[in-house]
Amino acid sequence: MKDFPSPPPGMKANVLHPLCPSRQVLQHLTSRWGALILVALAGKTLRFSELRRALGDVSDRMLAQTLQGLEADGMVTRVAHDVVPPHVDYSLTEIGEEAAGLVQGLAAWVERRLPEILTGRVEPSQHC
Amino acid sequence: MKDFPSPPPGMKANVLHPLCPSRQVLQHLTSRWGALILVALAGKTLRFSELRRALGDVSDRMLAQTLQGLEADGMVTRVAHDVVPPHVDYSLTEIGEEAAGLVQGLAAWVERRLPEILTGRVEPSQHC
DNA sequence: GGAAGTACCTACATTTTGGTAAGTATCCAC
DNA sequence: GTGGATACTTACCAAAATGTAGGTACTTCC
Repeated sequence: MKDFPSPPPGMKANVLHPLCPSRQVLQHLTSRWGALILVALAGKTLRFSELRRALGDVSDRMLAQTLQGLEADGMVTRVAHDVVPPHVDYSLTEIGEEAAGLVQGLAAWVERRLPEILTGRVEPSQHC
Repeated sequence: MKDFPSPPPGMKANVLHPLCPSRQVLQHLTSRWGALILVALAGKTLRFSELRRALGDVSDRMLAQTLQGLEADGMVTRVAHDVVPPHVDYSLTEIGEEAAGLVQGLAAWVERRLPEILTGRVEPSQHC
């Protein structure tokens, strides 16, 4: 889950191939909560519970898990202040901010095109 | 699977929220085979079996299913020539080509940053 | 006649992903 | 001393995504 299985040696470097490490990073960035966390954290620092409130309906489990994944990918920085009650700050790294921008860009494009997509279906599966 | 559950009325239009239709489109575009199909089809027309060979290890089932999803989203056009043996051509629509470009862009960015991401982990979960 | 190619579909099994509920340790307010 | 807040973890489950194996209907090639 956190280690990247190296692709078979003979394989051509196809970024999108399921076995390619970059593919897994992509999955993390576009996963259900990964994307949300990225944009929630863009330009800000939030602590665990703030993030949970910002996202609305995440479970503790998924929030922690997704944050760990993004941290392992070098997208978020975790800083734990050793006090009680615990206080942990999450923020984006430089590449995390970049990733957030890209994900947000893709999402914005989808949103813009949504009318066409939903009504879309210009040619519904025709015979010649 | 093919219909978009409308988000609850009071919900703020968060593009990335799991319940938002745009989110589902995003999922289709970044799904395991969806992304691969988009780039394989970029600028080309391929038939079912050509696509399968191009992707290498897709199952018939997933290929057919993913293609149908993308067709429903207005990303790919399916043209069946009514001959025997069957011959079906798949190609991208205009927004399909756009989507392919964006997905490819994101993938390329991940690939460029991969060295940093993999070795990355600049600050591994520190205490203050 | 038998095998292979075409573009699928269906039922079933497995894998992955996500959710729920509970527990942990410590402190503060009541 | 009970309850809440904090940031998690673990065990267990449900749902979704994906894979496997087989079938279909028709043709051409050997």
